[in-house]
Amino acid sequence: MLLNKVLVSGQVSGRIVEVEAYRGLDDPASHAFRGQTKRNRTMFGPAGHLYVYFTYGMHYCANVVCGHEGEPQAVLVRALAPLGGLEEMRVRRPAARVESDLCSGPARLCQALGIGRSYDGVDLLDLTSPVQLCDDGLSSPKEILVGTRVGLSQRVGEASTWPWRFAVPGDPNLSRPVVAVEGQFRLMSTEVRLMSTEG
DNA sequence: TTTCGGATTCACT
DNA sequence: GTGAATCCGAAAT
Repeated sequence: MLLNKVLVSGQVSGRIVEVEAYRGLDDPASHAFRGQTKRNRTMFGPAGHLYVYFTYGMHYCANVVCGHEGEPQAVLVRALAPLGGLEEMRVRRPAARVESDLCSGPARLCQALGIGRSYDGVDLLDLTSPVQLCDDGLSSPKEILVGTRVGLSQRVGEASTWPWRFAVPGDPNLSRPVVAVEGQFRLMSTEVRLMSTEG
């Protein structure tokens, strides 16, 4: 469970409030779907490392590798709640007008944290790494929002309806509203897996 | 070697 | 709500 964990880069830090899962070889929306390439090789490595990729000719996005070696599973970090180093974030993201603009998007949070291509493959659990994943004691949310993943092209077919987007309910830093899956549930209790269709 | 399209953001209407 | 910016990786030629 990555929600409520803290991502730290130098003096800058933020709490993870929104993620998406990408499963790998059997997930057509995953970069790893067509096998290992030079670009996605980090996903095939050990868990706990950072997979950074470049997209749309101008943006970086950061994933946490989750599967064992050879199993290309990763979780895209889509939004953070800014915790520390707010000033540095604003310097890096002059377009941000309010605090919730700083990290509310996969490419935005990379900007705010200064994450670029050179960060691809770093060990998030190594205290000497430029980016680290920390647990500050706050437990995982009791309930989480569940919805479909964002920005997938039509070509991935059914995978665009898989409810693999997870977020902290009500957090002001979410990158966009969570869209419920037709016939499925939007709010899920992490305790009993009881669900609600509210909202 | 060329072509295609993207796990997006921002400025503008 | 709409469209532009912008360039790299992968597949096709």
